[in-house]
Formats: sequence, structure tokens, C-alpha cells
Amino acid sequence: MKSAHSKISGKNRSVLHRKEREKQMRQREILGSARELFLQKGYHNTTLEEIALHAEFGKGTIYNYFSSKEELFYGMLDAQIEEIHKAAESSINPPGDVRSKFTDYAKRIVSYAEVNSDILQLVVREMHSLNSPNSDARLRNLKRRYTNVMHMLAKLIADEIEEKRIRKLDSLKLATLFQSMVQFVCINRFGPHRLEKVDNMDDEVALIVSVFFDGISEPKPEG
Amino acid sequence: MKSAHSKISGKNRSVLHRKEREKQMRQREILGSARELFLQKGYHNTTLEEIALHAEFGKGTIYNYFSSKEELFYGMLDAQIEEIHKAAESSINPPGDVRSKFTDYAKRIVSYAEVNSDILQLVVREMHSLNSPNSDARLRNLKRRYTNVMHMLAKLIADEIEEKRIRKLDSLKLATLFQSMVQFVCINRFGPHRLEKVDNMDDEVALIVSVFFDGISEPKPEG
Amino acid sequence: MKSAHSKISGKNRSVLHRKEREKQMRQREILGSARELFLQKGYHNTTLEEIALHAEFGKGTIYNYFSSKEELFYGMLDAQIEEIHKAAESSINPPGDVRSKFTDYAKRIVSYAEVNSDILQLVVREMHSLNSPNSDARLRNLKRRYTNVMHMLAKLIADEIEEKRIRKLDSLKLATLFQSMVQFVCINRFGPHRLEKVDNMDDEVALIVSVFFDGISEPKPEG
Amino acid sequence: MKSAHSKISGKNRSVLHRKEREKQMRQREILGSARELFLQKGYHNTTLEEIALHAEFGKGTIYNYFSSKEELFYGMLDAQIEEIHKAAESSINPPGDVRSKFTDYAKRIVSYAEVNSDILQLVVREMHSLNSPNSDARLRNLKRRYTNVMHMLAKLIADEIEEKRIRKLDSLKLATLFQSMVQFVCINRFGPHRLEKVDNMDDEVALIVSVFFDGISEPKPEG
DNA sequence: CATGAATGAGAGTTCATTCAT
DNA sequence: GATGAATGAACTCTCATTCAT
Repeated sequence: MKSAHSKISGKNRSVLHRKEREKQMRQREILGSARELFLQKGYHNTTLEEIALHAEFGKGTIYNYFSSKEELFYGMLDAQIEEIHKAAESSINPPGDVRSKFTDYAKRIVSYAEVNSDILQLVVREMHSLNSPNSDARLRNLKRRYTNVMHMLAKLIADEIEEKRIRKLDSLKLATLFQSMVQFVCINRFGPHRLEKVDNMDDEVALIVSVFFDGISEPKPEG
Repeated sequence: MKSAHSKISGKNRSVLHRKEREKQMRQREILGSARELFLQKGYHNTTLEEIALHAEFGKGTIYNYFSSKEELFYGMLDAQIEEIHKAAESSINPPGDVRSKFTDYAKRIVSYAEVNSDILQLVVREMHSLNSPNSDARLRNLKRRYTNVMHMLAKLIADEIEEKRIRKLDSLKLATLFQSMVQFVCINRFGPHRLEKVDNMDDEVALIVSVFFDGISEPKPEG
Repeated sequence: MKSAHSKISGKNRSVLHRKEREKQMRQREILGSARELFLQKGYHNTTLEEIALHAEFGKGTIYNYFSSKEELFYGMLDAQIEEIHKAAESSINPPGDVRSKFTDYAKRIVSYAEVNSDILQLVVREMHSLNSPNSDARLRNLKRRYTNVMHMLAKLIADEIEEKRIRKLDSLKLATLFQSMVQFVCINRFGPHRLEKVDNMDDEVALIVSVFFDGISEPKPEG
Repeated sequence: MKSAHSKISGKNRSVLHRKEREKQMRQREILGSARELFLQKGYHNTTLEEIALHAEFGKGTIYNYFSSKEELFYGMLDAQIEEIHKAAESSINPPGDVRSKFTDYAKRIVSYAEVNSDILQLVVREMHSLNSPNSDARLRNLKRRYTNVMHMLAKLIADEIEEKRIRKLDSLKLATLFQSMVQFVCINRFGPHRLEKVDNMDDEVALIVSVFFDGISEPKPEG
């Protein structure tokens, strides 16, 4: 044996911790560079060399942290969905009425997209780009987590339906429709190919929430 | 002797016509194969050889019809947007109330997606995949045509606003939101990675239209 | 028997003749286009399609006259060397002194090059470009004919050596050196990449002849 | 431990040097293989794969040293002209009479060609083969450097004209004619298609020099 | 016999991945 | 563990040649 590797050596422990921490830090740096570039130019138009350069690492180093370009891509998606999940929880858990919760959630997602150049479009865009056999498991996992968020929103709606404050419709479908509108705004705001001029975010979110809850029709005059 | 050899004989003319028609047919076959494969596997994961094989042509033949893989891609998008445009016109022009027009439009788009494996997601997915200098012009053109459709929907809404049947909101934004929900359903129904089980199309469209016009809230009891 | 094919039918004979003549004409047209394009852009940068277009024939038609691109190339070289050969004969046979014969020959070659955009450089340039097994026989043949011309010049020199008007040197080598200078002028005058400004042809030829016969040294003052 | 790990340690420095040297060595190896094959078979008949194989590298490795096949070609020409330039300088600068300088220069060029399989014919042969837009700049540069050598020879002649030892003729033209003869000998000696049997080099050069300075004519008998 | 659409072998080039340092 | 030169599979695209019309 070359040297003691006992895990409880105080020195070793701290060394391991530091190393562990450094390793995680470097991983995050790589993920950050990957996200930025994948988003900017898409999965296939981004080379590992560019990512390495942007992250200020050697090309080979990336492979000490991710076993392939695809793994790196999924690693990045994982991290992003994690954040979306957190955003949803933060919006949904605090007390308040359902409208304000949806508004809050939409704002978080949109402003998260604003800050992070939006990962959602990437998910949509690139989900089909990958085709290795083992990617299916990863995709399933991603979708599961994404669906989780949808179910959190659906739960909010279901509760309101219970209370007869929302029409008796499929709550998961409604959540999904809401999400689709939010996503579209994200893509439209931050994607490279905007179809129309961008408005104040609060107004856009308010519009979505208003349409979602009240519809576009002029309220029938009572009587 | 079959016929006289006068150079402008009916036979010659019909031969030209046949050749012309055959050429167009073959182009359509190539476009069809391209659409199917691009959609299934994305732009970068589809090789020209695969497209050629699927269309039952030689690799080089494709280049007699499209000058590059990218041109083929845009050629296909062109054809698809053309069809979407036609679908929109057919739904919007006939007389009827606005709800039924939107319902009809959504159904056409969704069933078009059903039949054509949906090109919309491709547009979203792959718009970022291309980066040649001349592609910008083509992309701009595609977007312009897509925006056209949005304006057609927006016009319907604007007219209703005039008539005080729809709330005074930005009609183009509303059209875009409607489209986003329709698109989402398309992606969800026919994309390779469905998030939930698929329902009857009529019901899904009805749900969208209902949410869009009436909102999800339980109508306030009068009084 | 469908019809009489007797070779002595007057009608058939003239038809055959016409056909024969037409065939040769078409072959010459193709050769002309080939020469022009091969010379302008080199063997590999010229496509058969371009040659066919320039000759105003269909691509496939070329193959009725030449079995391959390479054969076409050799066919063209053949024709060109034939003309060089004729030029040499016309210069050498008429009576006159050797200087004027060489002058005449050089002028013919250079002006031939002027008119025909010079094939000599092509020979030099492209002789190495071809590598099919059967090309060696053709190359050998071309070289033999080229050497013929050199021997005609050498004979002129040899006769003069006999007469003690030219120093006793290897006549074939001298002929070759003369040719090398003439060729160089051709390449320099008409090639796409001239190294210096072009002078009057007569002067250039006179210079070559003067250098060749008298050398560049100032004649020793007689003592 | 071999040595301390100070970052500017001698070892590190030498490592960098070694790497630098190795890189240059490899580049030279590639250039050498390229020269040999381009010369043997011409630019278009030589594939990058062959060059890579001959240089005992992978195909992709070539692209770490040259950005394209064309760049590799020009890189090789550059290196060759550089050597021709050096040969000319070495012949011209040392003291001596002009005849011996030209003799020396010719011998250097011919024996350089002998050793290097002659690049000159390649220049002539392939200059027309390339047609990319940026190649014009490179070609201009090559020609400039080639012309430089011609001017060095011309200067020698001009000085002699001044001294009345050479006839008053265009010195640059004369230099070019001399070069053309030397080149022709090179092509004839080492090209794949020799027109005649090869003689002793010294004799060939002596012949050229003799013809160039004295002409072929029998000197007029004095008196 | 003329034609040109179809063909596919083969070219140059890219880039994820490996591995000696 | 970090590195980046080396690698070759796989890509897009070209073009001489064939052959049904």
C-alpha cells in the first residue's frame, strides 16, 4: 500500500472535502458554460472545444467531469429543471389566493428565463436532438421531474375546483395550458427570433393570468 | 409511324408537361421524406443519405433538386407553412361566429399535425440549428409568413373587440397565446415524448377554446 | 431484312458521307470547347458538364464521341500536337538560313499560342495530372510526336554543325533548350499569372534567337 | 522527485521548447510528404488521406497544422521557394565572375531539384489548379518571391552590361530565359516523363551556361 | 443518336473522444 | 487530475459515368 487512505484521518477528511468542493465548483463552471453556449447556438452547433475554452479548462478535463457531450447536456438540463422546480415550490407554498400564486409562478419562470437566457426553449428545441440508447432513461427522468411541476400546479387548480371557484375541468390539462402560454412568452421574449416587440413582463404575465382565469370574452352584463 | 414529327406536336408538348409534373412529384417525394426524418430525428441527426434512401433516390439526386441540405430543410419548412396558411384561411373566411372559427382553426392545425406529424415543433426546435449567413433571409421570410397567420387571427379578435364581444386587450398578443396553446397540444399529441396520455382531439380543442374565451374560473353567480 | 443496306446504294453512300462528316465536325466542336476550358481552368477544374454546355451538346453526347473525360483530354492534346507538328514543318522546309527558320518556328509557336491560348503550358501542366493505367500508352505516343518535332529542329542544327556554322554540341539538347525558351515565353505571355509585362512578340522572339545563336556576351573585340 | 515544481523551472522551459520543436518537426514531416506526393501525382490526384498515411499521421492531424488542403499546398510551395531563394543568394553573393555564379546557381537549382524531386515544375504545373478566392493573395506572394530571385540574377547581368561585358539587352528578360532553360533541364531530369536520356549534370549545366553566354554559333574566325 | 436525370464512389472536412505526458 | 495533439468515423457535397427515354 502506498499510503493510508483511511477516511477518518482528519487531514484527509478536510482534503477530501476541499477536493470534493472544488470538484463541484468546477462542475458548476462547466455546466454554466455549457448552458450558455448550448442555448446560444444549440446542441449540435456547440463544440466541446468551445465549452472548454469558455469554461477555461482543457478539452480533456471536461471528460473528468462528464463522460460525454450528451451527459454534459443532460447534466445541464438536470440543473435547470431543478431550479424550475424550486421556483414552482417557492411560488406555490406561501399562503395566498390561487391567482397570485399563478402570477407569481409565471413571473418567476419568465424572470428566471430572463436571467438564465431561458432553458425552456432549449428543452423543447433539443429534446429531439439526442438519440443515444441510454438517453431515453435520462429523458424519462427529465420529463418525470417536469411533470412533477405540472402536478404541483394542477394540485392548486384541483383544490380550487373542489371549492367551486374553478370550473370542473381536467386540472392537469389546465396546468399544462397555463405552462404553454408562459413558455411561449419566454421563448418570445428571449429567443433569438422574436415575432413581436417585447412588452413589460408584469403586463404580459397579467395578461396570461387574466386570459387563463377569465377568458377573453366581455363579461356578460348581468340581468 | 406513330405520328408526324412536327416539333410542336401534341406529343412533344405533353412530354414536356409530363416531365415537368414528374419533376415536381419527385421534389414532393423528397420533401416528404425530408419532413418525416427531420421531424423524427431533428436536422442534425438526419443525414442526406438517409433522406435519399427513404425517398428511394441516390444521394446525388437530392442535389438535383436542392442545392444543399439546408436548402432542402427550408424548402420543406416553406411547404409546411404554406399549408398552415391555407388551413388558417379556410377556417377564417367562411361565415360563422368567432368561437367556431377559432375552434375550426385549432382543429385544422391539430389534425394537420396529426396527419403531418406536426411541423410546428420542428420550426421551434430547429430554428436555432441553422447558422449559415444566407439562412437569415430564409428565416425572416418564414417568420413573416408565420406572423401573417397570427395577424389573420388577431384581425378576428380585433373585430370582436370593436363589437364589444371581447375584452379590450392586445389582439395580436391574444392570437399568439391561442396559438401557443394549440401548438402545445400538437407537440404533446404527436411529439416523440408525450407527457401525458392523449385525449380525443375535439375535446382538447374544445377545452382550449373554452379556456381562451371563458377562462377557467367558475362564472360568478348572478345576483 | 427490313431494308436494303447495300453499301453501294448511292443514297446510302452520300448519307454515310454526310453522317461521317457531321460526326467529325461535332468531334471538332467538342475538342475545341474542351481545349478552351481545359486551358482556362485546368483539367480537374473543368467538368464534363461545362464542356458539354460550351459545345452546346448534351452531357451524354460527349460519350458518343469520347469514351471518357481522359480520352477527350488526350484527343485534344493529339489535335494540338498535330498542329505544332505542322507549324514546325512549315517553318523548316522552305529554303532559308537556319536563323530565319528558327525565328519563323518560334513565331509560329508563339502566335499559335496567342491564337489558341497556348496548349504547351497545358501539356506541361497537365501531363502529370493523369494516372489511369491506359494513359501511359497515350502519353508515350504524345511524347513520341513531341520528340519528333524536337528532332526536326535538331536536324537543322546538326546540318549546320556539319557545315561548321554551329559549334559541335549535342544538337538534340540544343533544340530542346531553344524550345524551352520559346515555351517559357508562351507561358509568360498567355498564362494567367504573368511575371512581367508582355512585350512585342517579334522582339521577344528576336531576343531568344539572338541569345540562342550569339549568346549574351559582348563580342570580343577582334585583336 | 526529479525536480522542484517551480513553474518557471528549467524543465518546464525545456518542455516547452521540446514541444515547440516537435511541432515544427511534425509540420516539416507533413510538408515533406505533401511535396513528394503532390509532385508525384499532382495536386488533384493526391488525397489528404494519402498524405496523412505517408506522413504516418491520422487524417485529422493534418488539420491541426494546416487549415485546408490548399493551405498545405501553399505552405509547401512557400518552403520550397524559400530554399530556392537561399540557393540563389549563396551562389550570387560570393566573389567570382558572372559565369561561375550562373553556373553555380544552375547547379544548385538542378541538384536541389535532384534531391527534392524538383518543385519548380510543380509551380508551373499546379499554379493553374487552384481557384479559391484567397489563393490569389498567396499566389501573388509566391510570384513576388519568385520574381525576387529573377531580379537577383538580373542584377548580376545588369552589372556586367554596365561593364560592357554583356550585350545591352533587357537584363530581366535574360535572367528569365536562363531560368527557363534551367527549369527545363530540371523537369526533364526528374519529371516522371523524361523525353531523353539524362546526362551528367555538370555537363548539362555547362551547356546551358555556354549557350547562354556564347550562343551556339561557331565563333567567327578572326581576321 | 442525343439527352440529362440518376447514381454512388470518393473527396475534403469536422469534431467527440482518447491517451501519453 | 489537467491537458491538448492525435485520431478516424461520419458528414456534406461533387462529378464522371450510365442508361431509359
